[in-house]
Amino acid sequence: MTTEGRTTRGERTRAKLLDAARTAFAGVPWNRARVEDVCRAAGVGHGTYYAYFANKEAILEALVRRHAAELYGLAEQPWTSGDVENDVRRVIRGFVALSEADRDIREVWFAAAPSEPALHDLVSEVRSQFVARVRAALVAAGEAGLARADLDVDVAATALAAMVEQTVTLAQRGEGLPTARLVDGLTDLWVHAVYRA
Amino acid sequence: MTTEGRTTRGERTRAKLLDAARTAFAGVPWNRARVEDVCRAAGVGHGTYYAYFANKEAILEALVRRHAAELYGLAEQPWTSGDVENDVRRVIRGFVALSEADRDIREVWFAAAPSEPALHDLVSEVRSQFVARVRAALVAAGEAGLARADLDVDVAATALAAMVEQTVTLAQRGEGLPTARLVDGLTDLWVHAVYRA
Amino acid sequence: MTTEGRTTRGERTRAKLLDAARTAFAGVPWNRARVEDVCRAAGVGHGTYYAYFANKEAILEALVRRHAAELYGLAEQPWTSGDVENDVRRVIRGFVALSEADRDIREVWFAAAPSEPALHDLVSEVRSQFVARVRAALVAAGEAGLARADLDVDVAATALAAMVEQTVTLAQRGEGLPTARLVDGLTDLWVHAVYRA
Amino acid sequence: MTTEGRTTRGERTRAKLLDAARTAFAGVPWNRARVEDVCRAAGVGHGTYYAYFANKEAILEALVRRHAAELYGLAEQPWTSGDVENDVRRVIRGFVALSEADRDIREVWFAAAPSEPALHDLVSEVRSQFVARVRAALVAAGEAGLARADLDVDVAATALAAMVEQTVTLAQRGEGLPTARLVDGLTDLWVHAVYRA
DNA sequence: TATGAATGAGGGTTCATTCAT
DNA sequence: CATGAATGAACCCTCATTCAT
Repeated sequence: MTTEGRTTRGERTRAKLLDAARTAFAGVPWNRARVEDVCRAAGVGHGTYYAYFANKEAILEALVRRHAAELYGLAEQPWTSGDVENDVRRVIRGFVALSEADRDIREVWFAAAPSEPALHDLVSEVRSQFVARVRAALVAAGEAGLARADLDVDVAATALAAMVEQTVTLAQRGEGLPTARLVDGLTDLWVHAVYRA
Repeated sequence: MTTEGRTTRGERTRAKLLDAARTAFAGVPWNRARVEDVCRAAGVGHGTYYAYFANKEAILEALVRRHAAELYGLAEQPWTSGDVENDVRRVIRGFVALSEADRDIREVWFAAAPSEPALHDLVSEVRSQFVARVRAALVAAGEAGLARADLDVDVAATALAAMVEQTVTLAQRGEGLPTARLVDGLTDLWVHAVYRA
Repeated sequence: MTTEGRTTRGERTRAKLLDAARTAFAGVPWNRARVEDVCRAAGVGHGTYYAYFANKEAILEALVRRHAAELYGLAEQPWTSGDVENDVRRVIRGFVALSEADRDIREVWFAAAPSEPALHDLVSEVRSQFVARVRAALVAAGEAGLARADLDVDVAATALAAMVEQTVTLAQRGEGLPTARLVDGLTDLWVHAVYRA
Repeated sequence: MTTEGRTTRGERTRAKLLDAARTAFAGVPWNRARVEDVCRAAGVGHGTYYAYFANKEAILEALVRRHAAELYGLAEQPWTSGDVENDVRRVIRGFVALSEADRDIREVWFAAAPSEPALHDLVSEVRSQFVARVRAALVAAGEAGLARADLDVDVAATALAAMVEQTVTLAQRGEGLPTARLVDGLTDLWVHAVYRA
């Protein structure tokens, strides 16, 4: 008959596991990530894990779904305020922020995707969503006379999304430029690449 | 006891293994690729493999090094002919062609990189090389008054290389646009992104 | 805080568990039968089980003991009324009826017996009891001049009991003839096998 | 370039494993039988097992198939020589001998059957085969005027086969009479049960 | 009395690598 | 050079049982 906060015991354990997984998986190639490490990090018995997650990949999927939901949220914001440069900057900044916050999860996500269909599909879905939104914005800009008339919107949407994703991914892996410098630079390239002078 | 041909028996076995690895690894997540499958595909005993390659990743590394050497070759071509658009298009087209030819190898390469330091380093080296060459070209173009004066060449080099790499990678994985349409579109974006109107 | 009925709350919970076990175990190989399933079927918490039964096999043992008691009851009835054929038929019919009523329990009983000494011993005891009673009846019949003089009563008692048990067991498993046809046929064989023409 | 007997190295290892399994499984409830024990008994590494058998039950299935083949052989012998008693005795004696030789295997076979469909099916097949042969013999005897006219051949075939199987099984488990005494006794019961006086 | 969260021993299976032939 | 049999470390997962509430 305890009142112990708002969450039940089970919910707290689940949360502990999710937190532990985040750190236990960080920087570790997916095939070397051990369920046991997650449990040790969570201070939880080995079997407890399987009361909450069906298998090794389930916990990663849970983490990834959270992050993917945030990316969806970002993609679904209104993209066009009239000031195209600011629109682009806002989305890129948002993407950098979300990626930064979950950089460790993103890394494992991509590493595990080739062998885990569920994770692979999530990658595709999120990418498609972004590409679709970029494309829509470009079409709208074209109709408003803001984009270059000769633009191939399909290629442009795909390529710009790819540019931002890959640049940010490498940056957060420490293999590119620090993310701080990226937002303005990427915005600048994006704007000049597609909008009228 | 024939000596015919220019290649020794060992050289031919090694070649058979390399060929077999290429197909045996294709489309298979790195952790599920099995040395035995390579040997079976090569029509060679399981133990024979270790007479030619020290371990599982060595054969992939050998395949990757070939491909990386070609990428190096592409990066080291002269980039500036005066006609910037054609220069850019030529490099992009070259990159698409090389990637297409070794698409199966590239896929495993990236999949294995997180867990195999040697492969990871190769990725970094090739990327750095490309970024450096792009950056040099942008600096030259800037000095020649062809590039936008306000350009952040570091970000631009990183981002444009990332754009091309990621777009082509996704295309060859069947998750983006067909590569045929990419060369012109990417060139167009690149040129407008960095060069004066 | 109702006290209605003659049974205490604990007694009712115990009964619920026994009922649930019967159905939860039915048709499931003993090593795949799970305590949790019994509890779920009983609508009772997982931990509650161990307030009533010491371990997984205890509940099966309880079910089996009930059934075994009925079998004992059957064995202990008077076997000899003078009309040997009717005596035999009555016992076989009784055995078929008891087996039919608890067919699911019998199945698990035999499946679990090899790994659970308590259950194994119960099987032996019941079998011995039947064999002993059959033997006694044969001896009596012999003394009355009803049985064949050259009969090996030990083998006969063992074998006839085995015949009935195995035939009925297979029938109820759906792997033999339907039980309906068995009583008369088994009686006929039994009678001709041991009694004078 | 060794000549080492007639069997290859692999065949010998496989044989060692089969032998080891026979003893390692003997008297052990199926769910407690360990692959590792088999390997230790065979003096073979843990992984070697899986080069020869796909999983734990495969090796038992192999042992059982051998035994089942012998039982088939017995069932398929000619059953009718004219001297019915001798025919019956010969088959029962054969069955006792085969069962005796593989008593350990039979025990595990039956114990594992409920949870291993392949083994279960084998049990059914062998039983059906025997029942069918017995039935055919009874029909033939009926036509020759040797069997009782009022016999229910379906029940008789099922029940006599069951009688022999179960009596022998219990005997070899040490829970009945020694097998030595059984052959004559069972033959006697069988003959009187179905044949004319 | 009832609960369900937590436990952890235990076992089957895979596959890169070695080595005797 | 070539072979393929042998190895064993490593890891995921199940489930009977305990215990704090």
